[in-house]
Amino acid sequence: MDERRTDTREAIRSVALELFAEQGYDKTSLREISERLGVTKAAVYYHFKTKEEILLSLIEDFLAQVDDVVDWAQSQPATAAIRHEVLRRYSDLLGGRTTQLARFMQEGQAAIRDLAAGTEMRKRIDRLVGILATPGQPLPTQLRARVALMALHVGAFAGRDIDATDEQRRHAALQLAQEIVGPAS
Amino acid sequence: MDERRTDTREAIRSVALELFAEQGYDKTSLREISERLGVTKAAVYYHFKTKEEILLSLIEDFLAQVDDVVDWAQSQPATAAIRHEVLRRYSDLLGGRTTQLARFMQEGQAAIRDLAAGTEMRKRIDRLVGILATPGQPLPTQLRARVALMALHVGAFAGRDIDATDEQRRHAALQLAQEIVGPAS
Amino acid sequence: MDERRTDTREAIRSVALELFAEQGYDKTSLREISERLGVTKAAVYYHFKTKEEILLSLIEDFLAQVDDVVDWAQSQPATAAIRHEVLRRYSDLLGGRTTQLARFMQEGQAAIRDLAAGTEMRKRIDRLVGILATPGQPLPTQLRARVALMALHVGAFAGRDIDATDEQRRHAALQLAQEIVGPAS
Amino acid sequence: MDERRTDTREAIRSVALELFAEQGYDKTSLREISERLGVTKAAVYYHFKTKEEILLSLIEDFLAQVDDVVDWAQSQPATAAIRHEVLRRYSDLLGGRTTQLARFMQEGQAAIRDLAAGTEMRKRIDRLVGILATPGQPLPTQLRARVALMALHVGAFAGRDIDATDEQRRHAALQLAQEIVGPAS
DNA sequence: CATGAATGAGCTTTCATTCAT
DNA sequence: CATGAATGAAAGCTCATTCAT
Repeated sequence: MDERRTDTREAIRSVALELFAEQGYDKTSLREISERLGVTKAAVYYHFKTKEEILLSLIEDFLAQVDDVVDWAQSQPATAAIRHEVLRRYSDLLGGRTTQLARFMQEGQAAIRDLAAGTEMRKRIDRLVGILATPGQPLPTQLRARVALMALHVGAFAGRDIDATDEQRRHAALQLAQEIVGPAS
Repeated sequence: MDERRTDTREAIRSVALELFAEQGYDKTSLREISERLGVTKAAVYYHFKTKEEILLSLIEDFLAQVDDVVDWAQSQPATAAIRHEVLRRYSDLLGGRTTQLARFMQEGQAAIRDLAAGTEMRKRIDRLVGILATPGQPLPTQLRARVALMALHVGAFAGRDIDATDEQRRHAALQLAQEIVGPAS
Repeated sequence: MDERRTDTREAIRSVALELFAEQGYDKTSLREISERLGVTKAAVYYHFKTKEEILLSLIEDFLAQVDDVVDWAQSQPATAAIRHEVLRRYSDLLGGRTTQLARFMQEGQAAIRDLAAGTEMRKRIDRLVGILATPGQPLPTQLRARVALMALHVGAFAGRDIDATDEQRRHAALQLAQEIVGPAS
Repeated sequence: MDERRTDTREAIRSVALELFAEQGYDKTSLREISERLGVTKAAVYYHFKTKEEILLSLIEDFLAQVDDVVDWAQSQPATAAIRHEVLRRYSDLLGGRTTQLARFMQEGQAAIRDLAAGTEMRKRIDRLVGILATPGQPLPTQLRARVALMALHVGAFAGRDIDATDEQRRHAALQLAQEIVGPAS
């Protein structure tokens, strides 16, 4: 019943995610976060040592899920079917809880670039790319891996002007991404 | 003879582009721009009314070229071959003078979103998308249009970790983009 | 048997002294003190009402010892020999447990000036000076009293760059201080 | 007539010196400095890049004068008479424009220790000490050099409770300092 | 054309302190 | 005895922008 304990910390994360997604990391000030929460800035600093730590704490959730996908893939044979399944799982990720997060990571890369969070994110995406196309493979294959992921991103949050539900868009994007990395046969 | 007139203005644009591309629009201050130029901030303000105006002036170059591509396309029949040619022309654009600009527009979308420059940019990209897939067409086609453009972007500046020249990457990206929007036949 | 009572209080005093000596009173935060102790800030506040009270509690030790020296001196005739003995006793003080404390009082006078602790300290030093030179005596004598004390301070903690042991330095300083206040004869 | 040019910069230095001397470097905020000046904080930052730079700019004046004394001494034979003259010149310095500065450097050593300004200051004082006692000389001589300088400091600003004019105090302190380093003969 | 000087608003962060539990 | 949570005030600093000269 007494769930107050972690209430504020979670509330901060929640509000921060909302604002980061809305306006970007840079443009979101701690004043904004704390005001929308009805607490003081100092209260936020009680729960997180720095602004970046909020971001990190947010990102880690998503990154852990990406790691899961990659880890699973590495325990499987490197077949086309597995690659398709990787895309499907990553697509699911983008549609889940972390949608907003993923979006603002995509859109606000510049703002995050130098932060630890940015480095970490790039590392994980690289791992993911590495599953779809190992470093030794030819240029077109490399490119296809990256573009396939981009396709999923477009489906998840860059194509909202298209007249379709989120579901439909994500599904269509998955199809396309799978086609891009090559036939499953 | 008197080419002094635009000298400083051009220098500002040049330095600003460099810095915007390097660090993003937000993170580049007027102090930085003017210092790297050896001028005072006030001097910059003599040439541009606001910081955003510098960005706008930079973007307009690129946008005009995009408009040219779209205008040309609209004067042609809406065939697959034309769509391929549109992609080729846009790819050329990305490889030209405006590469840096295009990159930072891609990476720093969040920073620009609310600015007039951001609105303008989105409008033009929408026009371009409209050439590759008219609004009435089915979801997959819509998606393919957007992803094809993304592929070109990836080829131009997001795939620099791939072991290949810029030229090769852009060429491969064009091939892929054309494949994505559908066969030329 | 139950010595727990003062355990924490003593630990706080000990850590605080260490940090005050290292970084000065101002630059030492309660967070630092409590963290190095593995306790919460609130725990510190249970034992001391304010930060200054920690300082005061620390200083009182030293000040009491100074008082002892002065009290003893006042019960003796005002001879040169007594003055030399006073210097010897004060020198011993500086070499004892309270060295660190004395040092940071010397170096951080500005930080403490307005605090009650600062006032108190100045009062005691004034008493000490009063033993070495009564207010009525001529300027040079007054000065000698103050400089003699300074000499002891230099010997105790300001001359650590000299190649000698603490012992040797303090001994030499005592000799010099005694010479400064005048011959024992 | 138009002396406005450097007016503000000088005013900042002047007010800062006053406040630093009064309350110490740490306890003086930029808000205080700017408010007492009737300008905004940002105006101060226009003239000095950081708070420390104000301090540095203040200290350099004094340090340059100390250097002059040392440089002169090094061009002379290392006699007792020269050492006495060095003390006299340094005493004059302490009585001049820079009195306040010297005082707060003495009192606030802790606050400055880690700053570049602190390092610089210690370097110069060390040079001065080196004139009065070369590193190879025995412990008592080393000590006498340091204590002699301290005596001058006491005369300049730590003995204001003595009933005498600044002049008289400084003069008496010089006599004492010269006696401490040894006879001129 | 350009500068020197200044402003107002905002930022992230730290601190001593309080209090219910 | 001690903690977790929070606060109010302040700090140093940066930025886009303005304007008289």
